[in-house]
Amino acid sequence: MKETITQLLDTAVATLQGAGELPADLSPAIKVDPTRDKAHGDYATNLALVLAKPAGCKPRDLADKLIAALPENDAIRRTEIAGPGFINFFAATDAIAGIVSQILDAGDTFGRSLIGAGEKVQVEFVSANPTGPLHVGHGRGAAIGDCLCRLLEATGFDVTREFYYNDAGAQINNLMRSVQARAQGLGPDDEGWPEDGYRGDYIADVAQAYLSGETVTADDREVTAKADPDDGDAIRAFAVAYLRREQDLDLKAFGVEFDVYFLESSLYAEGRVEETVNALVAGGHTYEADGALWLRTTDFGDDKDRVMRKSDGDYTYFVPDVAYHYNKWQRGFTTVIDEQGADHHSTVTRVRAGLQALEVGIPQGWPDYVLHQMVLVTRSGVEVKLSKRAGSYVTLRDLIDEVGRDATRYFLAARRADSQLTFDIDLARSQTNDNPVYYIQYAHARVCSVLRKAENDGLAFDHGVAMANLERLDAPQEKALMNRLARYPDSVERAARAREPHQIAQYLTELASDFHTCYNAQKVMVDDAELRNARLALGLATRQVIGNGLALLGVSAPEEM
RNA sequence: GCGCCUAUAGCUCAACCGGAUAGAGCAACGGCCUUCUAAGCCGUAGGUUGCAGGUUCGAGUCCUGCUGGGCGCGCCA
Repeated sequence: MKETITQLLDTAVATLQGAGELPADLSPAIKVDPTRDKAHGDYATNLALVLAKPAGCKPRDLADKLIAALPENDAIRRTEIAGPGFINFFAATDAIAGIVSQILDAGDTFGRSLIGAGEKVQVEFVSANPTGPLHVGHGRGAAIGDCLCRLLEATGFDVTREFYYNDAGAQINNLMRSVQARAQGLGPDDEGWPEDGYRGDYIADVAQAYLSGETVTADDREVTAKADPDDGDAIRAFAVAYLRREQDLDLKAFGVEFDVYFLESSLYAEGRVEETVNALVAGGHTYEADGALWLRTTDFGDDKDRVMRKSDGDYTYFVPDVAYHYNKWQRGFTTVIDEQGADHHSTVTRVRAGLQALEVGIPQGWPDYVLHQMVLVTRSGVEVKLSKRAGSYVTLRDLIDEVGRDATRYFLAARRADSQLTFDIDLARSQTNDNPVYYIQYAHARVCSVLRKAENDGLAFDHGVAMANLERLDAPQEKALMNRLARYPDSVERAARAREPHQIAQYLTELASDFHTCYNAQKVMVDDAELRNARLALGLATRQVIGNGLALLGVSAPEEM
């Protein structure tokens, strides 16, 4: 429908150009939008407003000429000029209803597109170090990152989900010492407890499992405990595997799985850190000062230069970061998206600067970032601190157990990443029935219920009858619903381009609202078989689109509630 | 002090590359179940889109300044 109108306008512009009414060298991007207000018809364009200046005439006069030049088309019932010069299009009912058969034909593929053209895209998200259970912030990253991946897959990209973590640095040594202390029977407040040790109870669980010789299997590794409390290397390997397994279980329970687990240690083992340092030095962007090696990141927009190699000889985290991203580039990912908490936003400039300093042809502004703002967790009106070291933070597991997977995912993915999020646990638990996700799921379950009833009444859906009578769907609520359904592919594309999964949640809420309105206004199971089948078709189409959309969010579409 | 993000209804949030009368949910008020699931619908009320300028046919959206909030500013990650 939208394409039809765009085409008609395109023809009209060409006609006016031929007649000398419009400059011939003009090739305007014709924008046709669904209207927000039914009084404005089904679609509208601002074309006359945009072209008024180059055409040298008043917008409304130009709109007149454009309409006069529009080719005849059965899909358009009538047009009108409104406001400053908008052209409103009122579509014929059967033209609107055509979307129903399109959806039923396309099924699960409705809304999918090929704009990604198979391009390799990597999305790195969560990337929590294996020093403790995942917290709510990781949950938000997991929800946004995974939904983003689903969106990119739906728009034709070849997506790799990647999880990067440090399995060998100072933090891991701290983890090892903490587990060792627990294995020796020490508590966080006892003498001999390591400074800045991880105080959480889970450390005791790790120690216990280690001492009992347990074997743990994470997605990317399997380790059997040596049970020797003096073997630091064995403890370290076991603790990492144990916590990785715990994170994997939480992520699975959240509906998130990764294709690649990338270890920071591998960058050292494979000489990639050395290689990166050498390349940076060779590039001439480094210098030595105060016994350290610096990178002149200020050449690339950073506000101060950064130390690469400390005076003690160790590299700062920033070097493996650059090496890692260089490796992503070498693996052929033309588009890389890093989803991470905004508290790490300073790495953005730094990593990009490091990549530019390599001078290996990586574009400026590569990679892309999606940064989510902090999640504030409250319980009983009191903020719960997110510090791992304090050991008292709300885990993703807590939320899944208390709130449920669907609601947690929806809650964390339904808002713009840019906005801060207060996750009130009491509210999330007590308001379970008020959560918008149930509003959407309920619409899905309601359609299913009607279809079941049709089946039970021996009045099963007849596709042929339905398709022959789609023009019977002419109630205003039905038209609104169909127009909404028609917008779904655009919504998916727009959300994918903007990297904003929350737009899908928004769309689904509006779609569910249109459906509920329709459901209350028009009874489906009427005696008139032609009308009934047409309405059943509309129900099927609605169910399909809600299901497709919820799948993008990783939220289930229940058949009954 | 500098950098990034942010400010929209009482609360939580939307608003499609700048479009027409800024929309939902919760909370409030009034209606709707002998009819397909009332986890729903319909209606009422609720706004100087933080403030002040600017850009233009048109600004919540873009630009500048200011104010409030979050995050970051280490030879930590």
